[in-house]
Amino acid sequence: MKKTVLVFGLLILALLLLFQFSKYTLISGDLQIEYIMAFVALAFLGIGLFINKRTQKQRPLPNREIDLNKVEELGLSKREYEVLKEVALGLSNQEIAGKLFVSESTIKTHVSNLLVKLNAKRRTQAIQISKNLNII
Amino acid sequence: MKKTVLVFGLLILALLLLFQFSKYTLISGDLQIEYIMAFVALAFLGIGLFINKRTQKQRPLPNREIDLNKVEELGLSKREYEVLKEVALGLSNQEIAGKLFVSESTIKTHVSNLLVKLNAKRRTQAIQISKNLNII
DNA sequence: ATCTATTTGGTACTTTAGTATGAGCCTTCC
DNA sequence: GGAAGGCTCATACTAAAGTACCAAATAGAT
Repeated sequence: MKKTVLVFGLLILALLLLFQFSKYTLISGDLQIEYIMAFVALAFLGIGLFINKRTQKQRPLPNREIDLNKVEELGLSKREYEVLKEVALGLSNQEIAGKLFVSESTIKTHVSNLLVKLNAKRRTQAIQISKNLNII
Repeated sequence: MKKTVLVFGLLILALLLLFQFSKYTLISGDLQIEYIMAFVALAFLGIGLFINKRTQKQRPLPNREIDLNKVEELGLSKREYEVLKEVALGLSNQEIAGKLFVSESTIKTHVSNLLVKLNAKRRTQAIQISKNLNII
């Protein structure tokens, strides 16, 4: 938003400067009108392309954003959510335990709890549900 | 590629026409140089933005299309692939068996085979791998 | 400071998942 | 008409996953 305003401000400024410049050069007759025209055309073509790239960079998010609000709504604790993400990566309880430096029993407890909160019967179903809710 | 050449060809043509136009108007003195300049600037700004949008439209393909070729490459049979999709939906072997009207033993065999072909240790990992390969 | 929710962990148990092996039945492809 | 691959199913087993119940330490909020 602020960037857009800034860019357009600079554009207007550039336009005004170009007008002044063209006047002076026309009066003094140093430059031919064709060159000035070509310069202006290329400059604004470049500006157009530049704005294009800017807006392109801001785009790559339209797909899916993780909805952390829904995580709270579900009552998932921080640790449970962490375990859920590992489950979704395809890790076993044992592997998750090793990764998070806790025992397998702990992971089992977490998984069991998050299954209830997600209303899932299996971890594979939990993955599917989580994807539909955009929380992973 | 061809479109790019076409666009630039048209650009050059437009430039030449503008030059001719500016010469005539200058000679005849009908229009002031500032207006012509402003017109050229806006026109090329628009062209720049237009090119931008064109290239943007060509981008939205990185979304995700199911790559059936990769399914063949992996050597997954029709039935195995079918089972894989059900697994990814979070169903148990028993549920899949009921859905496809075969015994649970059959599903176990299919799952076991597809795990080998996908180089996965668990069905959850198979899901993850399949998503990365864009086959589900 | 007290209370609540979280995190951790254990035991004991049931249920799924996954492996190994063998076998019968089809279809397709030389 | 074999050979090969795919689909089906079974048994027997091992390995995970999941449930139930309990309990202690911790952190955060009131």
